[in-house]
Amino acid sequence: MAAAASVRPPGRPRCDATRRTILAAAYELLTEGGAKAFTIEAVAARAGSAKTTIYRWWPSKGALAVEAFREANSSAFAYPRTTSAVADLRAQLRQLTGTLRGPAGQVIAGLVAEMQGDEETRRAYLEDCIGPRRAEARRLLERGIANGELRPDLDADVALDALYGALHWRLLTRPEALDEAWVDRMLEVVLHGMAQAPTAVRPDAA
Amino acid sequence: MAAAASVRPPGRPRCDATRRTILAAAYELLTEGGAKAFTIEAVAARAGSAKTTIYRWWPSKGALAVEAFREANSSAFAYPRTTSAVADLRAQLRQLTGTLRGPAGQVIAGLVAEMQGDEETRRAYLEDCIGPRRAEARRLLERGIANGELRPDLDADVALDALYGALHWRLLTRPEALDEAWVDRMLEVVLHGMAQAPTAVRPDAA
Amino acid sequence: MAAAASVRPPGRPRCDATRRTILAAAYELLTEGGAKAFTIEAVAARAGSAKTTIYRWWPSKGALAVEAFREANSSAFAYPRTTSAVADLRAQLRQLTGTLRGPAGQVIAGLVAEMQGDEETRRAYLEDCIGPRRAEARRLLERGIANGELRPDLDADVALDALYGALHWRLLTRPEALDEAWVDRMLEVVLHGMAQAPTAVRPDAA
Amino acid sequence: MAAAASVRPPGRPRCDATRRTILAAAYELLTEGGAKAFTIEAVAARAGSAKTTIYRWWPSKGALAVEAFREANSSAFAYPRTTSAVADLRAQLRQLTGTLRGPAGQVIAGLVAEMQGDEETRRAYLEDCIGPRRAEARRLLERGIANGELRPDLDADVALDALYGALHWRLLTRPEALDEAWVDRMLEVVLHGMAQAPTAVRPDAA
DNA sequence: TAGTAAACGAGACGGTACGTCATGTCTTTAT
DNA sequence: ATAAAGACATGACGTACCGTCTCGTTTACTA
Repeated sequence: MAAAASVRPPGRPRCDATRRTILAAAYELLTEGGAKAFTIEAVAARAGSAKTTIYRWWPSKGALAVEAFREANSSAFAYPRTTSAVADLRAQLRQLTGTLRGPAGQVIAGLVAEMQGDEETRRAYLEDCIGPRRAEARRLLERGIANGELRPDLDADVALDALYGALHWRLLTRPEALDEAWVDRMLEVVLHGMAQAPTAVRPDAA
Repeated sequence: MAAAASVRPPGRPRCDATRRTILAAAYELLTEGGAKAFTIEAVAARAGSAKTTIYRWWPSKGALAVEAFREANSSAFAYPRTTSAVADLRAQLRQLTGTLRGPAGQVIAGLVAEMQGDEETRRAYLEDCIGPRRAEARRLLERGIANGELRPDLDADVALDALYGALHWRLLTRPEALDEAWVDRMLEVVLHGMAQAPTAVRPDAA
Repeated sequence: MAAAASVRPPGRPRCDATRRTILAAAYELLTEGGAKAFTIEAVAARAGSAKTTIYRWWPSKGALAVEAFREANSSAFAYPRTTSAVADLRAQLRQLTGTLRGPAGQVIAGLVAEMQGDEETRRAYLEDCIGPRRAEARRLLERGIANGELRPDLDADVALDALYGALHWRLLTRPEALDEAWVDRMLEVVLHGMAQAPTAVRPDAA
Repeated sequence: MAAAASVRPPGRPRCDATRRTILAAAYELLTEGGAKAFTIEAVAARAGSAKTTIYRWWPSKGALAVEAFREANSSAFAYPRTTSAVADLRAQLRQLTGTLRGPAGQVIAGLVAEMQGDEETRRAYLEDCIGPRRAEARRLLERGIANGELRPDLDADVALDALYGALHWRLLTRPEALDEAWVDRMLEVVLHGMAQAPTAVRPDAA
């Protein structure tokens, strides 16, 4: 029964310290110099490891970057949970904005750049970084629909594109103009819509 | 009187045919092989020109890419104009989606990637490609506000981020899932909002 | 005990086959096309190696040329040795003349040209090519002084400049006029001098 | 009769000031930075002229260098003339040595380098710079033969190679070791020979 | 005194080679 | 088997000059 777990391949086992050293070096380079400085050679040099070791464990530069990012930010995405889905959503967007304004923002921008033209990286980033958080946000929206805060016919997929797309697009094009006030305004528009409300109704809204 | 126009710098004038040949070669490579194939060497080889000629006129790879993109797509952005701002907006978004699904979409994704980490390219792309179209779209929104189709207190800047951000984010993350049906749904959400409408009112909407 | 010899630097050892291939390619180009054709790019292409490999091991074009020359001519300079220093000197000069008339002559001319303005090459050529042979020739002269064939007060350094300078100068300025007859005449002048012999002695000479 | 001289081609005549400016710039670069800095581009830039102007009048880099050298040193080679050919020869060699130790020495070394592999330069340098002075020196030797200072059977050509070859070879290989003391010793050897003086010995020699 | 032909500056252009950098694969020794 | 060290082929980078070209302007001399 415990057999499967105890089956160990022969030979020297993978050195986990090396793995972590490499990921740390990678993340440092990513935050310090952006995509420009993020080089396999530089990572190997800083980690004091051999290039071969990196190539053995990560299929591409992007995959390494993604894992380094995940490793460094694994604890950064615990979102609050209250009874109001809209309040939770606002809190989550504000927190994410804070993250994006810091060094992680640069890294994410670099990652998105890297994944254009490297399918491996795209897959890794979407599945491992975006995916889980998008799923969580989707559950949040569904909660809002269930408790009547959001429209029952809301297309959650599309709504997520609007919210997170706006955020990331701003990160990619004008990262300096990314602050909480903007997030609040953005959320307000996406929540209540651009269109003029049907007559005699809107006055109480806002 | 016409003196200012006739002032010509000394020396052999720039050969415009060469300029166009280079831009065309650049755009071909961009659409054919993506960012991977877009190399100064490759552009020079295909254009039958010298690398120096390219470096003489374009400060960076990105700047060349941006200008090549503009040159190739200069005529592609004439939007329809009716009496309805919302209808015009929908038409414009649909048309843009069509463009993004084609080869130009790949190019734009590559451009956005390139501009992360190359300030020159960022400036060129934002000012020369995004800027004008964003300004035009903003005028469209203002028209909608003026004629009562859109909320009088609409924050146009934020709304544009939501609409174009959603579109581009989808392009960058799941380009295959970019179609007109999606655009329509997205526009519907951003127009009317995610939130549940105030009671006794919404039933007739949607 | 044998530790010193067994100390091997870590990493993959230098590939000697590559080294020899590069030197051979370099020497071929040197003899075929002269200094004009001797290009790092061409050497790399012909050797089927990478430019970086060349730059890793040779500090300059000239250094590569010098080593290629040495490698190719290492066995060509075994001079005869009889009891007569003068006879040996004549033999040596004749043999050298023969070498200079062949492809090696072109190479040497190119080397001398290259070392003007490249200190590295100068050092390499003088120390590694000229030096040893000059030392050998100097010993020959000293033998001649010792056995009474040459003047006891002869300044060997100066004499070597006269003999080898004449030879090389002719190579550099009129390589086509470099033959054994000329060498014999030259040696005759330097051996017996230009000046009219002191009276009462010379009449019977010549 | 004067017709041939007065036949002037149509068009603007060659500007002599430009010619001299270019030659001066060329010589400056030659002395300042050696062959390395001697670039058509640099000459044009320093002279404030166009590259085309240079290419119009000089067939090659070497030809320009030779003419620049000649122009700058035209007045430097007036040799003294006494009744003693040997004394004149010594004076001439000493003066030449002084010249070679200065900036002109560098230039000559560069010229000799350049002429290897550029036939045009070789011809220009040999004919225009070396030739006349060699002819003059030959006349000097013939004077010495005529007045009994030098051996009647002296091969002047060979003697000149020995004297000037030694001088230039030293310039090319160890320019720092080029001084008047060395010249005197060298002349002594070539004048009186390396071989043991006759006394009852010469008969069997040769 | 206008026309014309070449000189001259400026600088664009297609090239070649440079020396450097990063990639990804490989060979070797040590653990 | 894993890891460090580093050699190696590849290919793009951005730069320096090359030699040729096309301009507009200048400077004589002819007609």
